[in-house]
Amino acid sequence: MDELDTVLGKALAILRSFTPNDTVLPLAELVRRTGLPKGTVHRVAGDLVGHRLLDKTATGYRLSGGLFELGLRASVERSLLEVAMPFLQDLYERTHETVHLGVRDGDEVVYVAKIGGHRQAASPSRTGGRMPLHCTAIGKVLLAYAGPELQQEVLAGPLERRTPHTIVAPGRLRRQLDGVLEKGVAFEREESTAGLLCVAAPVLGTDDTAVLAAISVTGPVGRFKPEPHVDAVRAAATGVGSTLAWRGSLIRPADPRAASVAVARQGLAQR
Amino acid sequence: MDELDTVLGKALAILRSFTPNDTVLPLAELVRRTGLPKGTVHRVAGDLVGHRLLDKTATGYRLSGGLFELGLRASVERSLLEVAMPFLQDLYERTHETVHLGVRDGDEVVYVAKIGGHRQAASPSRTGGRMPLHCTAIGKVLLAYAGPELQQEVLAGPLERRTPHTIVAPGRLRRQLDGVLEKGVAFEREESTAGLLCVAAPVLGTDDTAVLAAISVTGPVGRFKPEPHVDAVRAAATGVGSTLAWRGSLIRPADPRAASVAVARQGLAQR
DNA sequence: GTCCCGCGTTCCACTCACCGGTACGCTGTT
DNA sequence: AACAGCGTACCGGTGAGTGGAACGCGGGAC
Repeated sequence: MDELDTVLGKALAILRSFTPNDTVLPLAELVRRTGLPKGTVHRVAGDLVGHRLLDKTATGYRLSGGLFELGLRASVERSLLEVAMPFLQDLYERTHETVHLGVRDGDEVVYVAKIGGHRQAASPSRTGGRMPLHCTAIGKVLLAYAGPELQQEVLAGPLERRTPHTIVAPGRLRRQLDGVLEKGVAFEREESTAGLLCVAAPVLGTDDTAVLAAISVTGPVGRFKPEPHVDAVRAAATGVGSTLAWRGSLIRPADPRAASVAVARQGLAQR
Repeated sequence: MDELDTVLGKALAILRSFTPNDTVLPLAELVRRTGLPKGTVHRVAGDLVGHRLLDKTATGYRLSGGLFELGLRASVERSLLEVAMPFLQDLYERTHETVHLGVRDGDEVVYVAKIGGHRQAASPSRTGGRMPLHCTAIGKVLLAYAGPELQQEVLAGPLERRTPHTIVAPGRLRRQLDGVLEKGVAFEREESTAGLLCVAAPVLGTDDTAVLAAISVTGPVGRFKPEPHVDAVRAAATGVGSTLAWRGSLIRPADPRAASVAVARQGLAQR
């Protein structure tokens, strides 16, 4: 649980009450989710409206455009996004299937971008949304390259079954991860969502072996075969990686535990 | 200035110290920009790190991925983005020039999406960034459809000169705005940035005449002519508009008392 | 019609979270 | 060596923030 005995903690508890599926939440619902007293929520939410983080509608509160704007200033995902966009674009144009860009946060994938046309397969992923590592192509790439300690943690923890095809046997997952490192791509066959196939490749930094992100192409069973797109996905991913390196902007994904270290040299470059 | 005598105000002052161009800001810089005492900034920034809104690096603080994620939950721009993306995609594929999606906030444009390939013209716009209304194609569309009272406000206020071609004469701008309403498109010829041309069309709600957003195509003088793309831009914009309307009326509540969905649409209109 | 429940709002006296001046240690520069 | 600017740590006073209680309202049950 978060610290609810500080103003900031309460404010964030309220903001984080909104899941990606919520649009408008009434005051009472916020009270329920946060566990805070009614009066408090009323006041703090009012303050948040004043600060342009919430909008007040006839039926409740919703996260406002001010928050959207602020979020897009986050330097890491922003620069990643800006550099990657042309490559994602190319990839989409070559495949005409849904293209994802994702980074790792803890033991989940966070989707930084999702682009697709009118015919895109119905996938549960959303920009800014999350998925487990073990059952998505992007997740498996990020996990494979993340290093052994995280792998062990994930392999040890229970592997949630999402579909009949989800890999829940640690041994089998481990073998797949080895294969991913070897080939530089990961596949997913209806492991997170029935009817969806996926290929993903890692965006690697040059100086170290850390994965910065991963790129994938997703399509529906039937018309879509992952294998033919391996080269395209890999090309896009390495393209992003080398462009990032070339720009000199060293990106370090936010990691709750091992945060804060590596970014040292970048500071002066921007100025 | 914001209210700096409340915790929340201070926290937001710190977060908003980051402009779209900043990546990492040292503590001292935050102190300078916010005008808050050093000790206070240190403490509040520390709290923000604890709440995953800031990352602490070797050289200072930066906005974290948690904030990015939170911002993408903002319902209005999120649903706009999701609905619009396929249309923007089409538009890009037809033109192979930079495509923008923008909404109005006060007297400025906020860019919700920007997609482009490797050849994109160097434009100052960024996703989540802002621009004045009077000197961009998107801005002129939004202003033209925004209603007379806002127009007067903008026409009265000083029209900042950005380039030699910026329209700073209120009369001339007003005439252009009338033309925009008449034709349903706006042009920009090096008015915000030297060397850039632009066409934009409005995304209109069906039930009322409110503008929800605007879409544009941008290219460099020389290879790019705005006129041939008028139809494509207009088609994309109306496509987004009617999809929004259609979705708004068709989405049915998943749970019994979810009146919230009905309001999502109204919410969009409100902006 | 009446009752009643749940919602959003307002009020107010207590108190603890927040405040910010002060001081310290460090690192480069003059 | 003296200095200037930075990040960090401490700590007593106090007012911003607290949350329980009470109110008005609308709508569903009966």
